[in-house]
Amino acid sequence: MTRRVTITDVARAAEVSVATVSKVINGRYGVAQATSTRVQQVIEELGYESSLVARSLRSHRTHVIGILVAEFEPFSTEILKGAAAAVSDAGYELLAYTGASSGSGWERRYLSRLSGTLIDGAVLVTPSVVDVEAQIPVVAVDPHTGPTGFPTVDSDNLTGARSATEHLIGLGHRRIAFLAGRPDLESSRLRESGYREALIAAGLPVDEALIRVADYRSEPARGPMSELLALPDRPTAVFAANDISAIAAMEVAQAAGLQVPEDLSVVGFDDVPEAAGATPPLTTVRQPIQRLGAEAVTLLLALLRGERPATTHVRLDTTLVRRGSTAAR
Amino acid sequence: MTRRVTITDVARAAEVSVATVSKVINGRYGVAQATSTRVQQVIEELGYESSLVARSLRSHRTHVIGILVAEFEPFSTEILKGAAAAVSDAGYELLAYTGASSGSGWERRYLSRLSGTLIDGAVLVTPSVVDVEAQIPVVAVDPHTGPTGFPTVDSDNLTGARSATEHLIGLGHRRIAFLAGRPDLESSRLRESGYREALIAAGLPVDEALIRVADYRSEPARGPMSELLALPDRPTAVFAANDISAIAAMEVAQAAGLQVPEDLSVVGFDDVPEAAGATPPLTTVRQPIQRLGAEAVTLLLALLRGERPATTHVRLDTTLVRRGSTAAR
DNA sequence: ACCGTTATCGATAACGTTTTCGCAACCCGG
DNA sequence: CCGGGTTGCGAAAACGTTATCGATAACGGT
Repeated sequence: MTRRVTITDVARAAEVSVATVSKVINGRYGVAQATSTRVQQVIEELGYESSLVARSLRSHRTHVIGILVAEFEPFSTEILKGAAAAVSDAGYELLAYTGASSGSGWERRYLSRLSGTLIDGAVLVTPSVVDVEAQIPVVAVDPHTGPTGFPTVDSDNLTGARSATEHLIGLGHRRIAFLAGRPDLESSRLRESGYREALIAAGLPVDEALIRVADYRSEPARGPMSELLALPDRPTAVFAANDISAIAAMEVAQAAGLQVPEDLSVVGFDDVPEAAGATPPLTTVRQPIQRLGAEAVTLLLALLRGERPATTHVRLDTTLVRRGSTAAR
Repeated sequence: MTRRVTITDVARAAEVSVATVSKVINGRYGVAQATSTRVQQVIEELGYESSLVARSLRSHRTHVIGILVAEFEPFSTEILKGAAAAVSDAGYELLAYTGASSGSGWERRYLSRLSGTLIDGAVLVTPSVVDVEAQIPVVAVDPHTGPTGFPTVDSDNLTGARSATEHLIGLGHRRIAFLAGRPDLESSRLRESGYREALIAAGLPVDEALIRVADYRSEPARGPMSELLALPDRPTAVFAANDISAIAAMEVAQAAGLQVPEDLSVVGFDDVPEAAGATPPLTTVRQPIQRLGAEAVTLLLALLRGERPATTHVRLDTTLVRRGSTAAR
């Protein structure tokens, strides 16, 4: 645990000023060839690496882009993979950040904490309405954009949800429950709309008792799911607003002695890697999550280059992938 | 894109000095109740959030722990999930960092870049030999620790690999290929040893022609796999040193018109979420990756609290999970 | 009325960088 | 030799915080 070696140490050892060392590091004009190589050598010897923190405090450019997430779960980590792939050859580095206790409004908090700077631009992955003003370019993935509006990347939640519901209807199901995300999340609302639209289009009644909030998370989904199963006229199928709650739903059903899909069909949304591995493998609406992340950084990089990108809103298509968790009634 | 609001703005607006504002923010002793609430209020109004960068430059404590990875791929993102879970109620935030072009030696580079500070401690996820000295507490997951030695967390690669190979042998396979990781990675070496040991224990010859380097990655695995299939006496089973190359191996085999597992059995290592979703679902050695991440931060948190933890090396057990990619000869 | 505490606050020096700008020293043509 | 343009370098001011420490005010006891 020796002291960190700073630019001052290098300067001293090379018998030049810190200013000169800085110039060498950043390849600036105005330092003699000889001096430069000498400094380089000292840097090498001392194993010096400039402090990201100090550097960014001063210069406000870091060549790091930040991905701000509420939480590391399957969805956001998929985004990360996509983002990483897209950023790889652009000369930027990637920093993913999440706070411990991320109550609402974390978007603004994180952005202000990091954009002082530390990051030159940010990808905000949030399913909620975001209306914050930032000092750096920001691209949001998934959100409903508020009035101020960043560029956004999302997928077609409405049609995706419709197709999931139609799939269930096509299988002969009539009582189809919906496990919603939180009502303040735009994606959740859209998925619910898709669900309702499909029901109505098929001339089926929408029974409000079959619609429950599951919050997109595993634990909070269990209660509502149990209630659904306890209903006198219980549903024969459930469409969950995301894979995590769909998987939880299957677990609850199985724990209650039901067979999936024989006694109950389940379909999810997202197609996270976990979905295919669930038992039974989950039928779900695939959104190309990694591409979501990739498109977001592509957009962001364009912004960082100072371009005004042609399109400020990328929407990706979803596809239904049929696996083992759904069956005809 | 308005200017960032700094502590000075708050001070001005509240008609106090920046010092006082700082004290209020950090809840330090020595500021009157009245002043404190007034400052709080201004902070609220202005939407001020202190800059992580400036704060850490000065105070050298940030309550952020960093996870440094070479790349965001399925394995490291699983670690992330586990780490996130473990850190959640400790009052720390999490920052995952990866550089773009991470040649060898990235461990030292990243550590010095970030530990200036920005992070109070780091989890290094690297499968390679690491021998760097750090200014902050560091826990390594997976590595072979060099002489200086941090605390480490890993899983029992040797026995895991043995059991995978024994599984194949038990199925009647005799010509079993091994798709290795890079030879400089300790985990890869251990897995290879396990493979050899199992073969020898069963009285089977080890044919060096059946051992190829696949580098733990998808693309680099394809070539060696093709070569294996082109062998005059081609193997009837392959044990890949990780899931990613195992999945790539299945794809190559299928593209070559082979059926898995009928014509070729494949077993992987890791059990990333993608493994269960592959076609066919991959038989693999599960290491509890999320727990690896969780144990690492637990250890790190203890270190940060100044404790000398009892055990400096945590080793987790692996288990073979049988799925569809292996069958009797 | 005086002194010693205690409470409250603010100037100011760091932290490790980058950047601006001025100052030398040098070069070259006249 | 002399003036004007380069070139190479360093001093010093930022960046937004926190920590130290001294100053001031208020107060209680005698």
